[in-house]
Amino acid sequence: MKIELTTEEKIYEAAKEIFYRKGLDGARMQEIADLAGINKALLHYYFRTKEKLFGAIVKRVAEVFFPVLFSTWNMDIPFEAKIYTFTDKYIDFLIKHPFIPNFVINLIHQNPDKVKSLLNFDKLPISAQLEEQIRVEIEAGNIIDVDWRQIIISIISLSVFPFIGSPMLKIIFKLDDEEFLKIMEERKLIIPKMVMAWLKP
Amino acid sequence: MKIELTTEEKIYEAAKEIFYRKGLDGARMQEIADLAGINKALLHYYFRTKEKLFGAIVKRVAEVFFPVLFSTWNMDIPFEAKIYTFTDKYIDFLIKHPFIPNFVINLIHQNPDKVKSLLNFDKLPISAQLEEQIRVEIEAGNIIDVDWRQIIISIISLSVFPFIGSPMLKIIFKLDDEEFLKIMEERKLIIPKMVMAWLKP
DNA sequence: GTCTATAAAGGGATAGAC
DNA sequence: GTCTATCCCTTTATAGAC
Repeated sequence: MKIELTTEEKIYEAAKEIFYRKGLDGARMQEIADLAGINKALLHYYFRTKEKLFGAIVKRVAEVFFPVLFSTWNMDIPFEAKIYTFTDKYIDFLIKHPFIPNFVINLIHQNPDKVKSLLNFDKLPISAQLEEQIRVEIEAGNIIDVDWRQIIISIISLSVFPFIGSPMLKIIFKLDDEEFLKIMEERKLIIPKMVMAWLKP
Repeated sequence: MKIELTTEEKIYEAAKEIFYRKGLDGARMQEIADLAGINKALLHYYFRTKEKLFGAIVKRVAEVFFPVLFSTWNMDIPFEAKIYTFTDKYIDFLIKHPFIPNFVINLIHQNPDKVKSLLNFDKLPISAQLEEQIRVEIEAGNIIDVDWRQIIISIISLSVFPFIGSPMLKIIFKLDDEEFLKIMEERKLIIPKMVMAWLKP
């Protein structure tokens, strides 16, 4: 039983779908209208221009994607637990929204300055707590001496790349959707194990 | 001292530059013509349509990218040496061509079937030798028992994602180009160390 | 081969009826 | 709010001179 969406919600859903897959330039207003089950004129009635509609989708995506990406880093829990928590929560999110990473990456590639101001990184230090935590762990001799940024880069790479590169991985390994999902579920534990094995002295 | 390029080469260079950054839909023929120092009509004289020009660039990219990505996997050298060789060669390539991964990813996202037939994976098993090699290593007890695909996915993720996500990493860590490059150079050794630490029983 | 000028198509945006 | 019809700018593609 389907819940009847408002027209605005139908547009959001359709626009999200099309923009995720084709980007701003590749998307057609006609295509979005068709998918939403309305006509082009009504799209413009709700969102004036294509850019504004795109901007609305970007805003929505940013509001869910970046909190999930960064919220774990500054939590006040032990280092090892933090890595396990991150991969578990982040991969869960990516399984639900597999197209978002590629969308965000292209967004930043094509307009780094806009995204920079949108995120306001100067006001919100996203990893200050983690940087300090890693420093303490290194000094205590709990983990090897390595650039803290290499740790974060590695964890994010291991988690997010398989989703960005999923069409290629599916071709290379001849995977169907179910097999791919199973491999991603396994990574929730594989990734923290790998990272900790590396960091243990 | 610059070598004078033929018109066709000037078009290739210009089109590559624009298509890498903006994709098929975002690129403008006028823009490519300007960058090549010619006019639009001459573009069409050489390559009939925008799609054909794009296809020519794709062909060129595929011819360098996939060999670099896959050639190491089936080499007849020990497992550990293979990982070190791969990260070294692959990251060298990515430093020289940082825009290619994102270009290829988007290509496959938007047209998986075309890329599939282009690559002809059925004829060229890209990882059969490596799969067997990992099986032998596991049976000999040299590495832990883990899905061989997880190993390859992890190594590729660790190597290629930082380049795909470089604009975001530069924002998060406030990196300039030089610092970013230094971190990538360090990864040539960090990645194999991490993977081997994980796989050692 | 290379140019200028122009045709043709595509697609975002609006007018106006209901 | 929602539709049909249409405008008009942008961009691809071609014609034709040199």
